Amino acid sequence: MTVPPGRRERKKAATRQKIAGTALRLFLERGYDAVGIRDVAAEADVAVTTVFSHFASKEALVFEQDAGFEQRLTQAVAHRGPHEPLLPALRREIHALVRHCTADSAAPLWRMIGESAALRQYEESMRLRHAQSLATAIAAGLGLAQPTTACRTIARFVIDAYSLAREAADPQAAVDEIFSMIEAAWAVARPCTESSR
Amino acid sequence: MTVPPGRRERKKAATRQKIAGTALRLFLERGYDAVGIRDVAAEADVAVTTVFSHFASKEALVFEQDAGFEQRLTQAVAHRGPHEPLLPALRREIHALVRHCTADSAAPLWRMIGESAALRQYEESMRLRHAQSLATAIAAGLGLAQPTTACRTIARFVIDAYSLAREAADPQAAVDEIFSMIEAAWAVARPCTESSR
DNA sequence: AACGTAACACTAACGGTTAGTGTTTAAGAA
DNA sequence: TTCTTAAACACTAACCGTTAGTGTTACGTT
Repeated sequence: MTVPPGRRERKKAATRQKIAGTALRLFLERGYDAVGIRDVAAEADVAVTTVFSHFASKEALVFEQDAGFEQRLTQAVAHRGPHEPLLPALRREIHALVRHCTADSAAPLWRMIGESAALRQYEESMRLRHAQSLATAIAAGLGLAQPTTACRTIARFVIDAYSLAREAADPQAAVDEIFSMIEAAWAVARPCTESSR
Repeated sequence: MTVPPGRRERKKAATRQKIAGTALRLFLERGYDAVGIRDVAAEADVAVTTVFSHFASKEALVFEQDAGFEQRLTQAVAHRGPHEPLLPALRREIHALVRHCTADSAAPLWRMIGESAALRQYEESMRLRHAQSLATAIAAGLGLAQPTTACRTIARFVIDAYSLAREAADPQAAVDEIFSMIEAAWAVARPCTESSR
């Protein structure tokens, strides 16, 4: 990522990029369901098996960059200021993520995702994985080895905020509204004392 | 459902029941992924296309009876006492549902579901649909034609409670813990006045 | 220069799902 | 009763995502 380490890895990254780019272009041109894996492979001039050696599934071609989503959330928890409370940090991050995917430039992509049942379902289970990672990160921030039910619950609620805000009329306002609810829930849940430990 | 209306519909229901029963038995015997639709069809002595005319997908064979889940939740909201508050009614229903599916007799089924990625993913998106129905029911109970963001949020949280409690060490206690968090969130969300309108 | 390995290609298949095309059977009209 | 119609069911054949098996190149390393 920082320095090109070798021709081999550069070629691999180039192939991956070519496949993802071709796929996204075809999907947006003709519709996700109307484009087959064999079409993508032919257009990118690779074999079908090569597509699946770079991407675990057809849906993964669309959510290629969303590996960063999980990282941004867990790092928002782990790398926050030493005395900054948990939820404002998460609220800021969710705000940014919602703004990012409700931007005009992202509109065609998200319209396509909303129109395909397979893509919606894939995104949902992606979010669940994110919620689990976030729960672990929250627990770690509280000095816990295993996430408690309260940690898991708050993590789910935060991920819900992202999903719900995106489909609201005013996404930014919705983030604030939902987070005020999460704040109240969190205040009830935690014992309020052992936040350092 | 109340009275058998005709031979034709009885036969149809019998075929459906035979397919679902056969499928569930084979799945539990040999494992979900090890049993193909063609196996189910052969064992139930019907054609493959007949299976798909009764069930939308292979996964739907497993969640056959969970059409009642959605109904139980929305009716818990709609048919509650005239002055009974919303969340205690939902809490009671979630308690019952969690108890139902953590019973010993249901253990093999839910172990199978947990072991198959396809089934877990299917259940997740089923729950999302339930959350949408619940949001509509909650809004209707408040005299709203369209669910607000707060309604949708509470509905999601309630569904989350069901999912999270099931995987907790003490499911019944987890329901209570999560619902105390939801109560706090709901208290913040609603304007507190126009509950009749 | 030779070797080991990772990326890639090709074929063939598997399993879920659907389209197309009948065939039976029961419900309701004549 | 008989006729009509529509629904349930069967069968074939295919489509599509995905994977296993088996090479073949081309890079990094020694």
